[in-house]
Amino acid sequence: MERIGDAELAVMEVLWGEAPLTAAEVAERVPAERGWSASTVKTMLSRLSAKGVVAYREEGRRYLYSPAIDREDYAAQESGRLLDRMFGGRLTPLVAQLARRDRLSPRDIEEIEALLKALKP
Amino acid sequence: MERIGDAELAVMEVLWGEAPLTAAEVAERVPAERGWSASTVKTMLSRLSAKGVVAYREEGRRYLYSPAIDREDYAAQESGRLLDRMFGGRLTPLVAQLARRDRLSPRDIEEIEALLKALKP
DNA sequence: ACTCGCCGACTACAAGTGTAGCCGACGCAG
DNA sequence: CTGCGTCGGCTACACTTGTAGTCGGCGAGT
Repeated sequence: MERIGDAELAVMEVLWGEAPLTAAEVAERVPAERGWSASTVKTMLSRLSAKGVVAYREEGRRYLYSPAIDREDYAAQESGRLLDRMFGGRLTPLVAQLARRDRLSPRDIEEIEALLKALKP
Repeated sequence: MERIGDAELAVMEVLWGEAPLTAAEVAERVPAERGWSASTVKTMLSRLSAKGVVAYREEGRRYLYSPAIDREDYAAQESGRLLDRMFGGRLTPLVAQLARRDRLSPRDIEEIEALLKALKP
């Protein structure tokens, strides 16, 4: 249910890739393009804990952070939000949309067809 | 390229449905659940103009507002953003995601299959 | 010509987000 | 035992978003 900002998401991605990590380790792993200071990473981690999407365990005087939500769950939540916001909750118009915008390669089409076939009764 | 918030989007939806409209008309048409004051709608319209996603024409001493971007373009932009943020820019994992979460009805499956078939060379 | 109401402009303010500095405390190297 | 570096916590500040109030001016009715 919690909202995660773009910058915060970068931290989540690190933790989803590897956990538990100390704040310093997270900082090392955050994409360099961000050009973040160590402070920034620490703030992100605090806020994410406050939101309950990151958990930590104390190890000596450091914290070891881990994600408290699954990436899958978050992705599903965000997908649902977009669908509701823009497509009346239906997936078909979204696919149609992307098709019209050339975001669908022939390979995508094959894959999705296979996927759908597997889903049929 | 511009970011539109949730509340702002409600105004855009009104204008996408009917335009041009005066601020007062927009206010009338915004979903009542929002419980907005007239002021709020006026603020939204100013901000949306500042962002360049809404245009206006002066009519006497009132403004007639119209959307300056297509709903389609915006939907495509937001879809792309989600895909990039969560699914490596690929649609297949998104569909797989939604399938696993029961957001796909048999009817959706049929529709999308038909859609994809039409796209094939 | 005067007044009244409506209009956009401007102002306000709290919450959230991006970014970062400073500080007191704790532990390790001499 | 002492100093120094490291760690989380706290503070800061600008910008965005949601929500709304006030105000000066223009136009319509009398």
